Amino acid sequence: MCATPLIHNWFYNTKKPQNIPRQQLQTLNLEHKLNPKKTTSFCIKKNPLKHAKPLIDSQILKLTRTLTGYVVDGHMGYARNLFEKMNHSDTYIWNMMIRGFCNCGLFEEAIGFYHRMVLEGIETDNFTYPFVIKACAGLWDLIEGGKVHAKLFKVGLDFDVYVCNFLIDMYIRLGCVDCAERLFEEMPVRDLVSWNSMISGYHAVGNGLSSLRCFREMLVFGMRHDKLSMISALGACSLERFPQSGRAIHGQVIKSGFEMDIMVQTSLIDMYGKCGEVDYAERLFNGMSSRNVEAWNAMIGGYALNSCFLMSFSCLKRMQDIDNFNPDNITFINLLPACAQLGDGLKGKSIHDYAIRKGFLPHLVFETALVDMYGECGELKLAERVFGQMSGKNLVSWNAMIAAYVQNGQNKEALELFQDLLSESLKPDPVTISSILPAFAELASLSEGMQIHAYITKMWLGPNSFISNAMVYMYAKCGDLQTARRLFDGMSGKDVISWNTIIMAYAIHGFGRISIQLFYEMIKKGIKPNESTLVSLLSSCSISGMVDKGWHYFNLMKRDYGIDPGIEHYGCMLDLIGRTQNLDRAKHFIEEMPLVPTARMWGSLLAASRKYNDIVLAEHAADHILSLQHDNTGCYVLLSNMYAEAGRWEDVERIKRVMKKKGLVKTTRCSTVETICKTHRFVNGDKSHAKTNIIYDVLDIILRKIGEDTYVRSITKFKAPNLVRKRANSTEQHSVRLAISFGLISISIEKPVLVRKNTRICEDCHIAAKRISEITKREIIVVDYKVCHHFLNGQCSCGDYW
DNA sequence: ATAGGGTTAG
Repeated sequence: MCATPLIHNWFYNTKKPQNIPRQQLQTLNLEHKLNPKKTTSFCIKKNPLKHAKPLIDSQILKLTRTLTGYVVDGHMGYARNLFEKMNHSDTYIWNMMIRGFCNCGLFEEAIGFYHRMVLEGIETDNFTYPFVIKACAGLWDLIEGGKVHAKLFKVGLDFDVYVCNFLIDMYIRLGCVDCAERLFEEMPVRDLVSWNSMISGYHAVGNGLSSLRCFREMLVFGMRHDKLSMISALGACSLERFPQSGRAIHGQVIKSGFEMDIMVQTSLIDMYGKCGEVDYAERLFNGMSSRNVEAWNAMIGGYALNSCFLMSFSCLKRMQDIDNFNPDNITFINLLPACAQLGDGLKGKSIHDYAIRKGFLPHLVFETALVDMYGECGELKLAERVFGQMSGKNLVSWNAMIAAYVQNGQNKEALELFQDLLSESLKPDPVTISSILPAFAELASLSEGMQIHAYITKMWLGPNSFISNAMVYMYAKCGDLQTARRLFDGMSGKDVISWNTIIMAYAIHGFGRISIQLFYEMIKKGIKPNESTLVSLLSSCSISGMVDKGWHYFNLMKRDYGIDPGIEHYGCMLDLIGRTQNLDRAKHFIEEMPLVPTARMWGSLLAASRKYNDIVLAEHAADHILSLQHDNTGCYVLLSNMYAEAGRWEDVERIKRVMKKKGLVKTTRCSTVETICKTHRFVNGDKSHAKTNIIYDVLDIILRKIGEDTYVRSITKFKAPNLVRKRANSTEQHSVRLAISFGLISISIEKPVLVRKNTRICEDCHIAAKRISEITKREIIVVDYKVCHHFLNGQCSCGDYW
């Protein structure tokens, strides 16, 4: 009599009778777990307690019923009062209390009651642990959860199917998928819920492949799919973008008669939407006899994801008009990316305002989506504000803010935020890394780049093409083309972006021929060039001064590669025309091109005007830039320098006033140089370095050797005589020269002197650097923010145009 | 008299 109920708990405790053949347990090698000895010992220990209980009289029964009522209604205050008045020896009322606390989210109380229960020697049973485990999951307390799990072995509930299913749920919620997996595999008996928990668990942690494997495997174990298995598996198909598997499950849905189930229909719409088959999703959606908010949300999300942004908004309107449904936070979370893609910050802002009015905020996912949207719409201040006000942030929120900074060119802020992230308890993931690497590429010194590389290697992320590509670019931008190439050559899965990156890497270093070579190599490997490939290629032609080749590829890109020239390609061509000194042609090109020129293109014209000292054209270009970007500091500075060189001091003062009024601050020019494990930073005229005296001595010797005076006269022919002296003085102590001087005496002779500059190198310093490379027989690499100058034997790889 | 599995963000 005693053994039966225990074995029932231990082994057969499921809703439906189990029909797992013993043979299958053997194949799982779990035979030993069914050792009957254990059952007996458990019986003997537990049985006397059962008989020791006092009889339940009608009084107690009534109170217990009242207590249950309180718990069900969530009145835990009343329940607790009543509980304290009652006799506490009954497991049932303890279970009731723990359940009640759990359901109200009072997990600490639930755990507290469990501890008290154990302390008072009350017997725990198979109903106690599910709630306790749920409370551990709710508290994110893996340590307590582990203790409870260990306790289960002691009380002989370690194979209880219900309890185990709760454990699986807990381990997955706490991110310990391995524990869930191990537990699942060691369960002698699994029911439908066990399988479904694993399928949905894998889905929840983003492992669609394992989810689908589990979905297939359960059939092998004689377990049939129910609608929840199918819903989770459809989610896995969405995750992995597997339309074929999704369609197969759709067929199964129809065969098993679930196609009218609204939850299944919603999952199908979601799956087709995510797999890029929005037409299927739409057809299913239109065929639904009734729809709930989730279904509308899935459809809205499907439209947004498939670039049908306007459809997603009209779907929102239909949802309100036809079904009279109010959008919920998920509706808007789905719509925000549509605003972002449309670049419609106003629409995004109105959603934000509405969410505040309706009390949707604070909401972690919503706020993260807002940060993302504002970032993509160029509303960086608003993104910052939302992020700053978020009370709880997760890694995704941090990633969104970092990406927002990087997308809007605020690399310094991105790097600072990344540092903050590292000092929090959060660990960066592949998304963080691929977002932050471009900021390293723009700002980091090579040794800093190497540090982040080492850090990423230590993270053991496995092969990730996003990260590898970003790393190749980073090395190239930090001046180390060899390492960039080595990483590229070592990549196993080179995609089109990898090729674009390496072509661009050689482009910015001025090795146009190699870029073109790589372009043909890529085509030979069967990789189809895209828009960005042509941008890399045309940039390379422009930077290396291969004018004819540039026109050749520009004219043939449509015919040979099926790519329409976009704004970026026109930009490359404008650069290319600019360097031929034909400013009229450049002006005509920008005026006659079929696309609306961007501020960057006018910037390219401005740079050309500066190079060839055409102040009228420069003013024309600057007008256009400032009408598009009224806060473009670089534009003001460049114009002001041109006025200064022409001796137009009133105009210089005028610009200074405008900049002050707008609160624009000129970037402090600085150069950094790498020694073995240190980055040395210099500003113009810097005297703060520990070796300042030696640096200036070296600089003196070098300048005397290269005959500085000769060329200063040659390039300052338009200037007033008193200015010649002033300017000559100031360029002599430009940060680049200080960095080069220090590099020459601190870097071993066989290595190049690698200098990174945060602005473009000036004409004087460029000439000086060429001469220095000649007289010292050293290779000097100066990376400015656009190209890398390789100075060797008196020549520069940029061909003197930058 | 007490228990579990679905849709949302990069």
